[in-house]
Amino acid sequence: MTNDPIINDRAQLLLKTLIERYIQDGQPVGSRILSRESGMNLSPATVRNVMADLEDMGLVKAPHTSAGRVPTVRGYRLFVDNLLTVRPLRGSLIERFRDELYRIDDPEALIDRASNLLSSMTRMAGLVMLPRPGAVQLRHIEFLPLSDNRVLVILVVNDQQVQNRIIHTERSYTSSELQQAANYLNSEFAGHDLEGIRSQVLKHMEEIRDDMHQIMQLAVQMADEVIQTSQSADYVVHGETNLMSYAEMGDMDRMRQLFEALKTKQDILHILDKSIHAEGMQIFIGEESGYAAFGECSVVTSPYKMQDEVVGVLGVIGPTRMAYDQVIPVVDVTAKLLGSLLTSE
Amino acid sequence: MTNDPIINDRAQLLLKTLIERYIQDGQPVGSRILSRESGMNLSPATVRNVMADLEDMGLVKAPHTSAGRVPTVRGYRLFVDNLLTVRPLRGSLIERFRDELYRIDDPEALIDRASNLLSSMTRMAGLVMLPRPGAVQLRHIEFLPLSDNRVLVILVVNDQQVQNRIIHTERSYTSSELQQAANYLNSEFAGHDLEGIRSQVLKHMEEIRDDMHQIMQLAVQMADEVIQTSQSADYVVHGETNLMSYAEMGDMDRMRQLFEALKTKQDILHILDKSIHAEGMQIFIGEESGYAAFGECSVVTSPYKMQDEVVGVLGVIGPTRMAYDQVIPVVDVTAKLLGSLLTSE
DNA sequence: CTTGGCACTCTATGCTGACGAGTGCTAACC
DNA sequence: GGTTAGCACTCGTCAGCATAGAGTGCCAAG
Repeated sequence: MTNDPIINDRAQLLLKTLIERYIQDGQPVGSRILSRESGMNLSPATVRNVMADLEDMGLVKAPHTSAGRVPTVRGYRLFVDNLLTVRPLRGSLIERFRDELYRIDDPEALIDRASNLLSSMTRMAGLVMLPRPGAVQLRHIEFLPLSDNRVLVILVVNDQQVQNRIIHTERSYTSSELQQAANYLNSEFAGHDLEGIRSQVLKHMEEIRDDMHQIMQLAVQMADEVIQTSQSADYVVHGETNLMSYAEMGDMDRMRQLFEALKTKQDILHILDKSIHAEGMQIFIGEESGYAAFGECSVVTSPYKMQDEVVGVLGVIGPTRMAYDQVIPVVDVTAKLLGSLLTSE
Repeated sequence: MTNDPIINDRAQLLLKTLIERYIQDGQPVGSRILSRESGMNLSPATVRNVMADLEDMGLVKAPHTSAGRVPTVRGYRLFVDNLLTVRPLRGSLIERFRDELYRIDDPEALIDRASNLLSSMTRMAGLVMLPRPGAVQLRHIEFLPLSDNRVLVILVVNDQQVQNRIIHTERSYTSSELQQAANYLNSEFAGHDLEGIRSQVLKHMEEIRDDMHQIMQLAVQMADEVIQTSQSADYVVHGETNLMSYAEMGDMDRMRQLFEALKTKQDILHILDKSIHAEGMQIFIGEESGYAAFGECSVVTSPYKMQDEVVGVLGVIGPTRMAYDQVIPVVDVTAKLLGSLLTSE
């Protein structure tokens, strides 16, 4: 990281007005406009001098000789880090947020709604990473015999989440055998941590007779798979199509890359992952994220908590030229709200 | 439906060459090219006369006075209905299809793969409608008490599908009460048709004491919801982003509409639904589908069978100007292959 | 019925000059 | 020294115009 260039207050204010103006209407901003808009009673000529300095520092650039200036990625960076004044959301708006998310008791639906909310409030794409369950507690397990040596395992964890999976076995089991195994696991381990169960079952195995043995192995196998799938992260997107309306995405090819990335999820997850461990809000501007597909795009994220523990990340993705001052509080409030609603359940 | 206009062989051949040529390179086709390409030794002037006739019949149109002709929707219609010569897929290609889908035993994964296959072979968007389960047979039901008067219902239908839902109750039930209800349902109704169970439970209700009664109501409520969700259709898409590369989609707005439709699923399902009852392959050209979002788009679909019974539809969606002669066999083979693989399980 | 010929239309391309926006530089001013 | 007005310069946009090329419609001859 290069340290922030040292620029005086006047230059800062001018950069700020320039970026605000550019965010507003997407046109390069010239010295005349800036001298009028900055509220500082400077002549355009003076502004031009300052601009030349800013350009030297790589904070703005001119698309061509006689156009106004446009912020660079570094410019945006300085802007969001030091210059941005975020107005808190109007109370009435917060009410609307609350109304939107209130009284949804299915966590999945809640997350879906939150993503939708982010998207519709910002008119960009909203995304919410699924909460990663901290400790997975076994609540109930059930085995059902299927044809062809297959067993359907149903597993209820953490009070409401139901997982199910088909497992191939070496021999076929009767209903009662499976029932027995399930009973054993339920009575012995209900309420316990799934990872703990695994090791315990392995320990118990030696004491149990052989064909039981095999069912236990199944259980362990099952537990493994469940732990794995609950740890592989995923997210929910809404409003990707909103992004199509932005002029800077005019390029179909770029658009396509972006959509591909959204669908593959790989890159996005990586970005989200970066910010799950960060304390508060994170902003990735343009290629800062490290992925070419996000050229001209910024991602604003915030982790959200469940019982004081960070369990996921949410945010929006939109053009670099987004209204950060409005997007930031929206993301912030949504994260807090989602957290408190998830906790209160 | 207007009947097909009567056109002689020569006009047909010319229309055919015109459309084939237009499909190839997307440029309006002029009389000179046509006279050379048709292999009929006709002078451009003669071709022009024929073209004028075709234009009168609404089969082709000229984008402007001095451009070549371009097929209209009606032109395409006539083309695919009467003129198209479909070359069967090369055997080696069919092998590749088989390899791609072979040895996947999870039906969901199979469908996913089929959709992917359609998309990659045609370089357009592939979609596969999920098979609609014929009769939903109850296999196993389970109730688990949660906090706050809620009950988690787990329901296994048709051997492998697990449904689960949370239900709010008026009072709280103990584990054993719920266990009793589940036992009753399992012993009495396992293997039965879900819709049948509903009416039977209602009949039995009068004979059973009151608080049991309420649990039965739960069960009925549950059954209702399950029946509903298993009948609401859904589909899997792959390769939507491929569509972005087609020039005729240059318009972001149109693109956006299309993506919106793909995400909302409503319209697409309606189109797919139309063809589930049709005997063989269906082709919807442009706005024929009845939805504006599909302007400039065609949909090629084929139903697929499971044990000689149609259970779903698959197909591709792409620009009107697609290579029907290649797309059709791909869709056809995929449908047949998917059907046989689903059946053999 | 077919064909060559011809006038016509329309698009695409490239060039021009006028215009406006904005810049950099310089010299004067406070 | 910082600030400013003035000026020459650069560049993009746009309208206007001419040109070339593609393709048509129509007519008259074969």
